[in-house]
Parts: sequence; C-alpha cells; structure tokens
Amino acid sequence: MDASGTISPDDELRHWPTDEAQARAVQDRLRSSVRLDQSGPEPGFAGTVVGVDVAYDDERDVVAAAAVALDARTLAVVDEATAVGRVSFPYVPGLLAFREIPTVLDALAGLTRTPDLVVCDGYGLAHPRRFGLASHLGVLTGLPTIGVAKNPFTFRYTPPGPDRGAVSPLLDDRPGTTDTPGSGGTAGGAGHPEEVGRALRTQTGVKPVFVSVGHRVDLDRACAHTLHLAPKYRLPETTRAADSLCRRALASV
DNA sequence: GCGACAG
DNA sequence: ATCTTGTCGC
Repeated sequence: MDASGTISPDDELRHWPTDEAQARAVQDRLRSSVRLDQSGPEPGFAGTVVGVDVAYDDERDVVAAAAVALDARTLAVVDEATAVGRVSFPYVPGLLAFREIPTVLDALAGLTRTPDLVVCDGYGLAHPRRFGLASHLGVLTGLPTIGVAKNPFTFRYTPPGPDRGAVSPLLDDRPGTTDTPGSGGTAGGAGHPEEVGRALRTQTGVKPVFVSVGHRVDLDRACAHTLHLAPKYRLPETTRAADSLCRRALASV
C-alpha cells in the first residue's frame, strides 16, 4: 500500500502466498483497506456492471476467467474478455480469492473500459475474516465490488419471504472473529449476531442468493443491484454471462 | 475425533 | 468447482 492508501496489484501478485498461513496473513493485512463508507453507484446508473467468473480443469492445471460488461440499465452485453492461466492455489474454504484472482485480474485488464461495478461469484464481507473474494478484488483494483454467492457458507439465515425481492439478514453467530465496531470487542461474549450480508430472493418461490458487500458499495445498493440484474433467473445476468463465457474459454484451450 | 466447508 | 440422464416447458 502506498502513501495514498492504494494497494498495488502487481506487488500483491509478485508476493502471492504459497500456503494457507501466508494467505490468511495477506487477508489480515489487506482487510483494513476495504472501504465500507461509500454507498456506490445508484441502481440504474449510466455505466457498466461487470460480472467475473472462473472455470477449472484441475487435470491439466488450467484455469479460465471471464469478465463480461453489461449496460447497467438495459443489461445488454457491451464488452467481454477472457484470460487463461495456471491454477495458483488449491481450493480451501475461506481462501477462494487466492485461487481465482490472478486470472480474473488478467480478464479485467482485457476490457475496453473501466467497470463501474464488479459482481463476483462468492463473498465479500461474509467471510470468516471479513475479507472474501469480492473484498479482495475490490482492494486490488480500487473498483466498487459486491459478492453474490449461491450458498450461505457457514452463516445462518432465516429464509426470506416467498416473493421476489424479499430479504433476510445473513448472520455470523461467532463473535470475536473480527474487531468490528459495535460487536463488543474481542472477548468471546454473547453479543448480538453480526449481519454480514443478506439472503435475497431474486425469483418468487426459488432459493435465495446470498449478497454481501465487497468494496465501496453499501449492502442496500448491493442488494438493489443484484435484484435488478436478475429480472428472469435466480442468478444475476452478469454471473450467468461470465459463467458461460469462462466455460467456453476453458473448452477452447 | 467429527462435521461443516464461497468456488 | 466438476462429474452426469433424462425430463418438463416455452
């Protein structure tokens, strides 16, 4: 991090961790760079929302990433890019970012214009150390990011109402994991469960998705964007487009 | 020791 | 994430 508080993605990539202990140390070091004090772009803003996703071929040790830019208002695809690389880290719950980010950064670099918002597959704040994939990608790029996951991980939630748009809090029952203002310090006392994200029903009668803040976006807007991006299916169109593209990219390698 | 475990 | 058949519906 330089004097202005910016993280250098190149420096981070040069010092990419090789084991779990190093990776956790990186998360603890970068966590303080996350900006949670900005509300982020308004839903329906004039700009692009970019979806990123990754596909793997562990047999050949190959990973393919895709970045697809949609018009934030019409959801039309306006730009896309892919990148291929070697798997840089094994899958470990809580350390997903180290497996996905290097190739995702390459894909993002292939876009013609700078994204106004990036939607990640996975979590941001909803993470054991409050620094999931979306937080990590946000800090390394400086871009507003959110995380939309398909599973609640270890967090607890009460199912939201049956209608599209219904939400319920995603809660961390284990206090003392992080020093969050209002969580009552580090003593493992019985404090109120911390809301780390939200379960959001994007389609009536369909299992919810799990939204959390990444970087420079608040939770209300993260949910509003997610709902706007999912007018027809459970998952945001950004995620669907990026998922489709990275699979095609992997298959053509 | 056993279960749970984003993608 | 990935492995996989058939099936229901627009």
